[in-house]
Amino acid sequence: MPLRSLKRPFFARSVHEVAPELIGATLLIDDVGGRIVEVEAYHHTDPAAHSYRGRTERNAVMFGPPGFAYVYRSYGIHWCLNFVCEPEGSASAVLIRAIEPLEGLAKMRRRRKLTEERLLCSGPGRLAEAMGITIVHSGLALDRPPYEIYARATEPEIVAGVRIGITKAAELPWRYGLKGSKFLSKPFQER
DNA sequence: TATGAGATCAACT
DNA sequence: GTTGATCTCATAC
Repeated sequence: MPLRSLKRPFFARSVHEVAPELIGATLLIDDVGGRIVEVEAYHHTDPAAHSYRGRTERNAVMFGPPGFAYVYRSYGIHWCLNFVCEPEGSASAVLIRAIEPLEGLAKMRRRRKLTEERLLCSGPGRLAEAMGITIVHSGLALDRPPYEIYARATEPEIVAGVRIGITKAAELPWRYGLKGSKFLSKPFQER
Protein backbone atom coordinates (compact mmCIF):
# COMPACT_ATOMS: atom_id res chain seq x y z
CA MET A 1 0.00 0.00 0.00
CA PRO A 2 1.22 3.51 -0.73
CA LEU A 3 2.27 5.31 2.40
CA ARG A 4 2.68 9.01 2.93
CA SER A 5 6.10 9.99 4.11
CA LEU A 6 6.13 12.31 7.14
CA LYS A 7 8.12 15.47 6.46
CA ARG A 8 9.66 17.84 8.95
CA PRO A 9 6.63 20.21 9.20
CA PHE A 10 4.70 17.32 10.76
CA PHE A 11 6.90 17.71 13.82
CA ALA A 12 6.63 21.51 13.98
CA ARG A 13 3.72 21.31 16.41
CA SER A 14 3.17 20.65 20.08
CA VAL A 15 4.36 17.30 21.40
CA HIS A 16 0.81 16.79 22.63
CA GLU A 17 -0.46 16.79 19.06
CA VAL A 18 2.44 14.94 17.50
CA ALA A 19 2.84 12.16 20.07
CA PRO A 20 -0.61 10.52 19.65
CA GLU A 21 -0.43 10.91 15.87
CA LEU A 22 2.81 8.92 15.80
CA ILE A 23 1.03 5.84 17.13
CA GLY A 24 0.60 3.52 14.16
CA ALA A 25 3.17 5.32 12.01
CA THR A 26 5.99 3.32 10.49
CA LEU A 27 9.60 4.03 11.45
CA LEU A 28 12.52 2.58 9.54
CA ILE A 29 16.25 3.14 9.93
CA ASP A 30 18.31 1.68 7.11
CA ASP A 31 15.26 -0.40 6.14
CA VAL A 32 14.97 -1.88 9.62
CA GLY A 33 12.03 -1.09 11.90
CA GLY A 34 8.26 -1.31 12.16
CA ARG A 35 5.10 0.28 13.48
CA ILE A 36 5.27 2.68 16.40
CA VAL A 37 3.07 1.40 19.23
CA GLU A 38 4.22 3.47 22.22
CA VAL A 39 5.58 7.00 22.79
CA GLU A 40 5.88 9.55 25.57
CA ALA A 41 5.66 13.34 25.30
CA TYR A 42 8.23 15.55 27.01
CA HIS A 43 7.30 19.22 27.01
CA HIS A 44 10.00 21.75 27.83
CA THR A 45 7.99 23.01 30.82
CA ASP A 46 7.96 19.48 32.22
CA PRO A 47 10.35 18.79 35.14
CA ALA A 48 10.96 15.29 33.74
CA ALA A 49 12.26 16.64 30.42
CA HIS A 50 15.98 16.83 29.81
CA SER A 51 15.56 20.35 28.52
CA TYR A 52 13.75 21.60 31.63
CA ARG A 53 16.92 22.98 33.17
CA GLY A 54 18.17 24.54 29.99
CA ARG A 55 20.60 23.72 27.27
CA THR A 56 23.56 21.43 27.86
CA GLU A 57 25.98 19.71 25.54
CA ARG A 58 23.92 16.54 25.64
CA ASN A 59 20.51 18.00 24.90
CA ALA A 60 21.60 20.70 22.44
CA VAL A 61 19.69 19.20 19.51
CA MET A 62 16.43 19.51 21.47
CA PHE A 63 16.87 23.24 21.18
CA GLY A 64 17.33 23.03 17.43
CA PRO A 65 14.63 22.88 14.73
CA PRO A 66 11.84 20.28 14.91
CA GLY A 67 11.90 17.16 12.79
CA PHE A 68 15.31 16.02 13.98
CA ALA A 69 16.37 13.04 16.07
CA TYR A 70 17.71 13.44 19.61
CA VAL A 71 19.55 10.39 20.91
CA TYR A 72 20.95 10.20 24.44
CA ARG A 73 22.55 7.61 26.66
CA SER A 74 20.41 6.36 29.50
CA TYR A 75 21.77 4.83 32.69
CA GLY A 76 25.18 4.67 31.08
CA ILE A 77 24.35 1.81 28.75
CA HIS A 78 21.22 2.24 26.71
CA TRP A 79 20.44 4.62 23.88
CA CYS A 80 17.06 6.28 23.61
CA LEU A 81 15.51 7.86 20.52
CA ASN A 82 13.48 11.07 20.55
CA PHE A 83 11.83 13.18 17.86
CA VAL A 84 12.25 16.91 18.40
CA CYS A 85 8.99 18.92 18.19
CA GLU A 86 8.17 22.55 18.52
CA PRO A 87 6.09 24.29 21.06
CA GLU A 88 7.45 27.82 20.87
CA GLY A 89 10.49 26.83 18.94
CA SER A 90 12.45 24.97 21.53
CA ALA A 91 13.26 21.89 23.44
CA SER A 92 10.35 19.50 23.48
CA ALA A 93 10.49 15.96 22.20
CA VAL A 94 8.66 12.68 21.84
CA LEU A 95 10.40 9.60 23.24
CA ILE A 96 9.89 6.53 21.08
CA ARG A 97 9.32 3.70 23.55
CA ALA A 98 8.25 0.70 21.50
CA ILE A 99 7.63 -0.50 17.97
CA GLU A 100 6.13 -3.61 16.46
CA PRO A 101 8.95 -5.17 14.42
CA LEU A 102 8.03 -5.53 10.74
CA GLU A 103 11.12 -5.03 8.57
CA GLY A 104 14.63 -6.43 8.98
CA LEU A 105 13.67 -8.95 11.63
CA ALA A 106 16.82 -11.02 11.08
CA LYS A 107 19.05 -8.00 11.59
CA MET A 108 17.24 -7.02 14.77
CA ARG A 109 17.47 -10.51 16.20
CA ARG A 110 21.20 -10.57 15.47
CA ARG A 111 21.77 -7.22 17.20
CA ARG A 112 19.67 -8.20 20.20
CA LYS A 113 20.92 -11.82 20.39
CA LEU A 114 17.31 -12.75 20.92
CA THR A 115 14.67 -14.71 19.10
CA GLU A 116 11.48 -13.68 20.85
CA GLU A 117 9.87 -11.12 18.62
CA ARG A 118 7.73 -9.53 21.29
CA LEU A 119 10.79 -8.36 23.22
CA LEU A 120 12.84 -7.12 20.27
CA CYS A 121 11.70 -3.50 20.45
CA SER A 122 9.41 -3.24 23.49
CA GLY A 123 11.21 -0.53 25.43
CA PRO A 124 13.34 2.48 24.54
CA GLY A 125 16.68 0.79 25.17
CA ARG A 126 15.67 -2.41 23.39
CA LEU A 127 14.33 -0.54 20.41
CA ALA A 128 17.57 1.41 20.06
CA GLU A 129 19.68 -1.73 20.24
CA ALA A 130 17.52 -3.60 17.71
CA MET A 131 17.61 -0.72 15.24
CA GLY A 132 21.30 -0.01 15.72
CA ILE A 133 20.72 3.51 17.05
CA THR A 134 23.67 5.29 18.67
CA ILE A 135 24.85 8.84 19.15
CA VAL A 136 25.73 9.03 15.43
CA HIS A 137 21.99 9.08 14.74
CA SER A 138 21.52 12.18 16.91
CA GLY A 139 20.96 15.47 15.15
CA LEU A 140 19.92 13.88 11.85
CA ALA A 141 16.82 14.98 9.93
CA LEU A 142 13.90 12.60 10.23
CA ASP A 143 12.83 12.91 6.59
CA ARG A 144 16.17 11.90 5.12
CA PRO A 145 18.10 8.61 5.13
CA PRO A 146 18.81 6.62 7.16
CA TYR A 147 15.46 7.63 8.67
CA GLU A 148 12.16 6.87 6.95
CA ILE A 149 8.86 7.64 8.67
CA TYR A 150 5.46 6.97 7.13
CA ALA A 151 2.05 8.17 8.26
CA ARG A 152 -0.43 5.57 9.41
CA ALA A 153 -3.03 4.50 6.86
CA THR A 154 -5.96 4.45 9.26
CA GLU A 155 -6.59 5.96 12.67
CA PRO A 156 -5.86 3.37 15.36
CA GLU A 157 -7.40 3.13 18.80
CA ILE A 158 -5.10 4.98 21.19
CA VAL A 159 -4.78 4.66 24.92
CA ALA A 160 -3.12 7.21 27.22
CA GLY A 161 -1.58 6.77 30.62
CA VAL A 162 1.12 7.90 32.99
CA ARG A 163 4.73 7.74 31.91
CA ILE A 164 7.17 5.07 32.94
CA GLY A 165 10.48 4.99 34.76
CA ILE A 166 10.54 8.60 35.85
CA THR A 167 10.35 10.22 39.25
CA LYS A 168 9.56 13.85 38.41
CA ALA A 169 6.06 14.78 37.26
CA ALA A 170 5.29 11.07 37.19
CA GLU A 171 1.55 11.69 37.35
CA LEU A 172 1.22 13.41 33.97
CA PRO A 173 -0.69 11.18 31.50
CA TRP A 174 1.62 11.80 28.58
CA ARG A 175 2.27 8.24 27.52
CA TYR A 176 0.42 7.06 24.43
CA GLY A 177 0.02 3.56 23.07
CA LEU A 178 -1.72 1.45 20.48
CA LYS A 179 -4.65 -0.20 22.19
CA GLY A 180 -4.20 -3.93 22.69
CA SER A 181 -0.74 -4.16 21.13
CA LYS A 182 1.42 -7.05 22.29
CA PHE A 183 4.52 -4.96 21.77
CA LEU A 184 4.00 -2.35 24.49
CA SER A 185 6.82 -2.12 27.02
CA LYS A 186 4.17 -2.33 29.75
CA PRO A 187 0.39 -2.62 29.61
CA PHE A 188 -1.72 0.49 30.06
CA GLN A 189 -4.21 0.71 32.88
CA GLU A 190 -7.60 0.70 31.22
CA ARG A 191 -10.53 2.21 32.90
C1' DT B 1 6.42 -14.34 39.58
C1' DA B 2 9.16 -11.10 42.21
C1' DT B 3 12.85 -8.62 43.85
C1' DG B 4 17.87 -7.03 43.60
C1' DA B 5 22.42 -6.11 41.71
C1' DG B 6 25.14 -4.59 38.15
C1' DA B 7 26.46 -2.26 33.97
C1' DT B 8 28.47 2.72 33.18
C1' DC B 9 27.92 7.92 31.57
C1' DA B 10 26.50 12.83 31.77
C1' DA B 11 24.44 16.24 34.49
C1' DC B 12 23.81 18.05 38.74
C1' DT B 13 24.63 19.04 43.95
C1' DG C 1 29.38 11.56 45.04
C1' DT C 2 24.48 10.77 43.53
C1' DT C 3 20.87 10.22 40.29
C1' DG C 4 18.43 8.83 36.18
C1' DA C 5 13.07 9.05 30.30
C1' DT C 6 16.77 1.18 31.34
C1' DC C 7 17.51 -3.64 30.76
C1' DT C 8 19.43 -8.22 31.82
C1' DC C 9 20.66 -11.73 34.66
C1' DA C 10 20.72 -14.17 39.01
C1' DT C 11 18.61 -15.75 42.94
C1' DA C 12 14.61 -16.49 45.86
C1' DC C 13 9.86 -17.64 46.78
